[in-house]
Amino acid sequence: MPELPEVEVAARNLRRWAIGRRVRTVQADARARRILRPAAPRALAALAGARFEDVRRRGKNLLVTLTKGRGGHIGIWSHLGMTGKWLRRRTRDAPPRFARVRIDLDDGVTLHYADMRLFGRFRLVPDARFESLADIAALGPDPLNDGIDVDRLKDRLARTRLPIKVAILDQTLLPGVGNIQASEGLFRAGIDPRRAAKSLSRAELARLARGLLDSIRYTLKTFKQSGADGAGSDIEYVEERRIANPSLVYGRAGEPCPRHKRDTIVRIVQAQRATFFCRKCQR
DNA sequence: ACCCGTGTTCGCTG
DNA sequence: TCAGCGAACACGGG
Repeated sequence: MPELPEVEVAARNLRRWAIGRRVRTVQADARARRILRPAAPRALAALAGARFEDVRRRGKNLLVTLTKGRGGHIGIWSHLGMTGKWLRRRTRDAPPRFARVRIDLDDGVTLHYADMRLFGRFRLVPDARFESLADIAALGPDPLNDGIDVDRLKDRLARTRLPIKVAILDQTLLPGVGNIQASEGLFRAGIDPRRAAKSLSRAELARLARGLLDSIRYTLKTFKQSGADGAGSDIEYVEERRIANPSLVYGRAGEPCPRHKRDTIVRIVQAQRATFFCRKCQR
């Protein structure tokens, strides 16, 4: 379930599990070829012997730096796509379902990158020079790490006729905001998702920035309290634990609006994606 | 059997 | 020239 909060959890997990550890071996299954770059699974051997030094998150991207040899570095650019997960298992245990890449560490732990639909990415980055990647360089400031600059938002949206819900999914504008957080942020801000992006006032955009950040932080807090961040379990990343839906409106078509309960949440489709909102309190 | 899906990219169009 | 649109990717889950 990867938007900014889920990827942030993955980053924290990887730090706790791997920083300081050395890579023994790396393996990928045949279908992983689709998400790998270089595409040949054996190219992953370049990671053998490297030591995890740093894990950063920019939007939905995980940027992992490992040290190798004397002063050398190698990077992993990981994107979870729709169904990607980083999981931890004992090396001797069976791999999880849909495991695509496994990294055996020097402490008996194996990190598995699992991805059912293979929309994710797993790319080796020579010298860990992530800034040299066009897609990474193009990302805007990260909302959680850097905050949201309302004036920049206003400038960037000044000529955009797209509906605001569609516009804020642009990762060069608000990296990490996805389909869930977009609906949630607009609900918290009381803004109709169908409005043209350019029609929003500065005050409305300030409310939207606040709504998005509140929703992101609330979602993170919910993961933590439910144990879905894996912090409470020693080995198993909590995969199957049922956690309460932390969304106010996403996936809640037909349910009463959580604000006034006198109208129901509706589902519409914008740019081929579901949007949830309340007609009464979002203008 | 049918519809839906938390993401991104690509080719086409006006 | 480029913003915007729709298909495509792959594989379940309900």
